[in-house]
Amino acid sequence: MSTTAPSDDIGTRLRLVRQIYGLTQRELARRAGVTNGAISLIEQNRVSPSISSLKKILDGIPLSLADFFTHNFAASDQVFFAAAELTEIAFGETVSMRMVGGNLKERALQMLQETYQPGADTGEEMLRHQGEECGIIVSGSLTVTVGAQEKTLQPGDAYYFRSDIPHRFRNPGPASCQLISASSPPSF
Amino acid sequence: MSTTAPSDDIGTRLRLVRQIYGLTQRELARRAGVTNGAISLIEQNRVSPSISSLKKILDGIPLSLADFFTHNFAASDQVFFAAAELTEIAFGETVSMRMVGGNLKERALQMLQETYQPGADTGEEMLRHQGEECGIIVSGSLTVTVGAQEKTLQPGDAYYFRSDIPHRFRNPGPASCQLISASSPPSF
DNA sequence: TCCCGGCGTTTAGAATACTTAACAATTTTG
DNA sequence: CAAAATTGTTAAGTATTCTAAACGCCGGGA
Repeated sequence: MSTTAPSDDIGTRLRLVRQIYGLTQRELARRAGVTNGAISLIEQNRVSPSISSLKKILDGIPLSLADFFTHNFAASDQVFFAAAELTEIAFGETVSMRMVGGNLKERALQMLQETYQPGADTGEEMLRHQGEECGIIVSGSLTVTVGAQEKTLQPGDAYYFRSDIPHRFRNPGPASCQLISASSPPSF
Repeated sequence: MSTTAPSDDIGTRLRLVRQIYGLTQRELARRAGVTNGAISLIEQNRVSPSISSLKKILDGIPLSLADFFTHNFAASDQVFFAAAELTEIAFGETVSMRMVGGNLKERALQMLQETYQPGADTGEEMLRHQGEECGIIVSGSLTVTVGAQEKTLQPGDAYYFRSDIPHRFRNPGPASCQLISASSPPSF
């Protein structure tokens, strides 16, 4: 019953959200049906808006009151990640991953660039966890086992399954295999 | 980025929360440092409170703005569950569970009364999932394996582990085993 | 350079929220 | 049962928010 409380500095919060969405005070005011002056005063914390006003304004973005108070907008400002910025994760000698946005908080999604060396295998005791996952082979080939099904995927091929179905990845070929995967929620 | 938006009927919402917490308008007003009249007007939707007022009022409960807008208070009104109301879940012939609050939405916690018949076994391919779990043996005995550790628990004994550590439950004895377990988040 | 358009800010007045103090209805208590 | 305390609601006045219209600032184009 206890969500981490965001700062009650509504003004800064609103200004941040507005700028993230690339709106000017006047443009947002027009969409929301309020005056630009009101938004200015609120953003300076010179007034404490009524719920009805705040709701009108957020509707112009659009964003729900719940999302406005729940999410930590300050923490999620990085949008683009250079290849060198991806977080490296290694599993033994044969499997390595590069994660997008490893520094972000409260992610709902995880995207990885994975590399399987020849012979790499996640092991016979199948992987199982909550959520769903999906991937596309970029180069090389990969044998994917999901429940009773098994297939060797070539570049361009893809998979999608509920992660609670036992699954396993192996690289049978002589070349290393690269793929891009996404899963939700993140498992690390 | 999109949470399910609660009704924007702030008045009804506030009245519901206040009553759930067993407070009168005057008592809440006293704690919050506002007048009972203000709370009355807000609850009737005759005014749309300012954020500052609403925050003061919620502080008197106490409840954060984020929680106020996020949670679905109307849905979580059942507090007591008769034995007959527990939801039955069966796994094969040897394991059965009875869940508390199976009808509730947005649970953060799952509590089960589990029964393992003699010889019951969750299997060699160990269980793994997100969260944490905990249990206490009520009757009979149960062999619990968690990672490299294994122990046969007697009535009164308990366990607690991160659910991502592979685990397994078996009933080695001649009698059936009952236990009470809790896990978070719920896995079904 | 000057003008134009857009930006956020400010001010005076209209609209709304909040307080104070009373009221009626119900429950508690002696 | 009657007195007293407690509950939610309401009316009038005060405090606050919001609107309308102006201000000063900055950058781009004749």
